[in-house]
Amino acid sequence: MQTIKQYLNQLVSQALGKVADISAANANVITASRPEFGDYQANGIMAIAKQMKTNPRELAIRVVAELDTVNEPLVASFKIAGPGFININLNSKALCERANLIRQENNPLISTAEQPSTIVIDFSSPNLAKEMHVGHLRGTIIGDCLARVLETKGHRIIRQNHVGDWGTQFGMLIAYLQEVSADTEELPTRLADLETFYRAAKERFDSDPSFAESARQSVVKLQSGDSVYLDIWKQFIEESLSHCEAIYSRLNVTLSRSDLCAESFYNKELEDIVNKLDNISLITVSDGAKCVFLPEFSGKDGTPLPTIIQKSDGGYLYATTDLAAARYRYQKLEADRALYVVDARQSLHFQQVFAVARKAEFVGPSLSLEHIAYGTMMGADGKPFKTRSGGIVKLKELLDEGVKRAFDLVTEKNPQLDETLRRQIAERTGIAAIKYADLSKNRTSDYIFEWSSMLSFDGNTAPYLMYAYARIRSILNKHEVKDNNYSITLLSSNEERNLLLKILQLSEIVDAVAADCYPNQLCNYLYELAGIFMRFYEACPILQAEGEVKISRLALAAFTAEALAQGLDLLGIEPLEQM
RNA sequence: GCGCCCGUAGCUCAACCGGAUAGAGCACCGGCCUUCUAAGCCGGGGGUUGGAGAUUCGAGUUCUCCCGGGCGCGCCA
Repeated sequence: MQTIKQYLNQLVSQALGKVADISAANANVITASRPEFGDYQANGIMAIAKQMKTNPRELAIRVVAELDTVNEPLVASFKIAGPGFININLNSKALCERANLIRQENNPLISTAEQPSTIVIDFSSPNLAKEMHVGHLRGTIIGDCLARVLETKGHRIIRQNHVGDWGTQFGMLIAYLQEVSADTEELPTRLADLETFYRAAKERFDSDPSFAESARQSVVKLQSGDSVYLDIWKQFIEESLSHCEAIYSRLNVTLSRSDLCAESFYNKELEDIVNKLDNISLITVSDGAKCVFLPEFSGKDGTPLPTIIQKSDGGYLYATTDLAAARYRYQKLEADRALYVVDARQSLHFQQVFAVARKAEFVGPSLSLEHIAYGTMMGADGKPFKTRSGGIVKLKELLDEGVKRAFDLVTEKNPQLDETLRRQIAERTGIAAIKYADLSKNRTSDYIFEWSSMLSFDGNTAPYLMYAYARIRSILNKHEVKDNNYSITLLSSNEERNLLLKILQLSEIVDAVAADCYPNQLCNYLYELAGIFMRFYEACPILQAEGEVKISRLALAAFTAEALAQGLDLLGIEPLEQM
């Protein structure tokens, strides 16, 4: 089923195209910017009038005249306003019919794409040498949200967790592991606090030249495939992965073992990547390193910017790996889109990798390569984030703190609930609040890490949305009737009508997120939806109402719960029946 | 030096891709629980969208310059 916006845009665009005799006329229909303008508005008339060098109001009059020749049941009126806007009011009865069609005929609230495609999403991708910290939160949950959204749209989603499991630091860690304990049985204990382990190893590396030397030798042995070293490495990776999985599970993130595609997966491809680039004369050796110089990456003074593909000592770099990964997405995974949910600081790197990949035809034009960049985490002082001691905050610590605060709150609000239930509620709401605090911000801007805003439960937060859901469930549970038997038939108040229209717009927002990959749009929508529900809840008694009004309101409440649950699910947040 | 991103209310952020009177939350002030969960609802104050130009019916959004902040840029990932 088309969304209302799609439908109206098509309708008005066709009329506009007919009247203006322009084939690609876009009426640019959006939801009305103010309630007094109606439900939707067409903004495109003025742009076309300018193109035609004609009066926009006159053009609008002709478009509306054209629209009025069609008896369109969904639309109550088209009205011209201002310099040439067309304000659109919808027919309330038609809205009810549309809603009941979705509820009772098992049509999805979120429409699926006409053309399913294969989309690879690279996200989370922690470095397995260290423990996950708060900086990993964004990429992990934004990627997860996008995967859920695109999957719901009916696309084939291939999640790729491109974890860092290779390189010099693993030599250091293995050397340190051997030094402190020859017995690998102790590994889990040793690595219980991965971060501390890493720091200790780093300290040894920096302060003791002989240790640094043995670390370097470990790398060589590891890379040459020495079975003893490889074995330790594997155990190390395994242990570190189980740390990550514990976090994913708590965060309700849809990443599993089968989504793993570590850096080392591409090791055997790297030599070939360099050879292919060499064969087409893209490689220039500069100071002993193999580089690709592309004209689009030269500075204004003409000095070209290299993409280093192979170090002078023969080692490969992450550009090499990313080229192999891009080729894999195109050739093996046959993707139409490849999304890389990665920190914005790597945007130059991705521009270069994408350009080289295209130049070398590692990927064809059918694959869209997209860096889904997100902002850097800052401290409260606006400078790059560090704790007072100069360290980092572990992701686990943040989650624990969120759950603890949620437990205190639920205990204060609902002391009569038994403790097990309060613990469950706290786990859900605490973690949801943290995720939502991050997802609800525009991903491209840098963001401030603050305990207080991260762990807030008031206002525009996940608990607010979950609370709206719990209120509805509470009503529906009291009534004990199968929801879908009821129809939405009366929109006797503005609150009811606003709520219904908003629910029907979920699909429009999901389309926007699927196209542009901004989860905060979905958060904004859900916050507005919950807010409109709260107003409905205050203004319109449900269980106390009678007859058809009661039935219709119950159905509307059930429909709201459905929209909220689906929206929250796309954010990776599970609502509660009670809180 | 070159390049990318950002600057919106005291604080944290929106603003559907150039649209109509720039909106929320937090904080602050005032009202609403014998009626479906007060993690809520209603009301109030608070803005030269960093500054100056330009483009046009119309600019927070596009362009130029300036100021301020962040981040990248040859052998880490």
